[in-house]
Amino acid sequence: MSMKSDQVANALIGDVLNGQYREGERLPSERDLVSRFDANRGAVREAMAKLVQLGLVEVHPGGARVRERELASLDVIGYLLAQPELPDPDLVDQILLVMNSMVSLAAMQVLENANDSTIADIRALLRPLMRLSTSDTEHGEARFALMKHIMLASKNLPLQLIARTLVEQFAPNISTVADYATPDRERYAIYARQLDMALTDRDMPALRGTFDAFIELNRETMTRAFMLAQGGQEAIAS
Amino acid sequence: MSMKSDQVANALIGDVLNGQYREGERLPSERDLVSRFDANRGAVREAMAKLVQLGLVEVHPGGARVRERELASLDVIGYLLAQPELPDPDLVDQILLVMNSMVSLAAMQVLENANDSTIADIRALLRPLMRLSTSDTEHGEARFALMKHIMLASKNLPLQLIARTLVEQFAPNISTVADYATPDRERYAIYARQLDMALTDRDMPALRGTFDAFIELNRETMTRAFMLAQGGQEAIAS
DNA sequence: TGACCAATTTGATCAGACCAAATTTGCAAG
DNA sequence: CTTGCAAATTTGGTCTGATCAAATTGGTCA
Repeated sequence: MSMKSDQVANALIGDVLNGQYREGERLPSERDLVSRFDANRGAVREAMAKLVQLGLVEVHPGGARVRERELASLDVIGYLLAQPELPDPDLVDQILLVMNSMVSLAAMQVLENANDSTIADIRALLRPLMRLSTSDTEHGEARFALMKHIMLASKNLPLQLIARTLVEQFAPNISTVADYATPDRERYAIYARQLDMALTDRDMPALRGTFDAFIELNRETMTRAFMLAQGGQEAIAS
Repeated sequence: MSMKSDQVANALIGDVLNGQYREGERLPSERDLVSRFDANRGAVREAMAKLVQLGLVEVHPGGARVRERELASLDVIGYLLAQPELPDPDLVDQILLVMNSMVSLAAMQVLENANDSTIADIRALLRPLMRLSTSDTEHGEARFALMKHIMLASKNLPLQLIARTLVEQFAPNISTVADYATPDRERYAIYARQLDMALTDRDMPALRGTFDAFIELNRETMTRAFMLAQGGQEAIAS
């Protein structure tokens, strides 16, 4: 059971994100919200403070108004994903693109000043992806572990914060999707081997090209899984 | 004059970020903070709620503890930048790298499905950068306008949120730095012309390569300005 | 109609209280 | 002296009710 202020906050966030209160429109007064949610004023104020921190509303003496969505914090992505039954496919694709971009940058930062043990670690993580016999879930975990390792090794704090935020807000919604992931093991194995060779040779251009192809394949896998999940969802609904 | 809860929050954020309270350590109780800051408990609670939302601390009945920095929200970057006299150069470079990565992605998304008017808009924004006679500030504004336009045109919400967060949190600290920016007009002009040609020809590979070179030049300009600003700062201090 | 002033609404802050969960303390048993 | 456990204390979560300054609203008067 979550805190009362969180319940109020989540309800208000949902209302704002669903367009119950349009941009520039005034929200009900704190005292009105008290009666609506049957909470005390402190809880309502803490909830409003959360909305403010998320950049969804601005509040000054006289009233609170809805801000334009583009001025929000990255953290609202999670609430946007959580809103409908299944997330907006466009938003999912946008997130996947951004995440790929982040991983690619992280990889370049890691590999530019990598020592032997760093290379060895990454090669070890590539090994499961070279085999064709891994199960779907094992394959997914191996991909995830590789990405995560590269992110952490990048030592780039803003990048890590962005990636973690997106992944964390993606994860709850992705559990439904994960079951539908059908990785193209053949292509993964080819890329993994190419990456392995490029790593031993320290061939930066080849690494860059192959890695970008690799994460693009990741995106394809995720997009396909998402579409399948959506189809399955609709089939259940009907 | 900001709100009391914000004053308390900022003080606590500073303490946590400066390592006054180490990771995993307990913060003073709300009632202690009340006496320390001479504020009402409600204000202290709203401040703590803000720290929680920033991912800096976690709080449950019994006490509040400092979380590891990697679990924070992207929004803490602003506070990290604001902490010392001049921001940490490594952090600045990391941010510039991430922003370049975002802009590059945005550009590709814009150009992949661009119509004639989109192309024309971007070409118009390139024109000031082709001239060698613009002042430093005008040149800076032209670069900024181009980047901003590409970001907005990308229609990628997560990307926009990340970019705006970083830019906004960068801006206050960058005002000092901006005066030291000495753009290499010749190189900018060359790249601008190459981009202009690639745009008219719709030559995607050329666009990608030239644009990446362009934003890398941006990063160089900013990095140099930052180093100069730091030198100037130290000269003043001594 | 339009400008100005008073009444009302609203957010900001404050004081004090109660509850349940977590922590700390203290005592008793081994 | 250590160990376990229960009582006492601390702490966060919630609630009530009140005051103040700024903003909004509504009516009045020119």
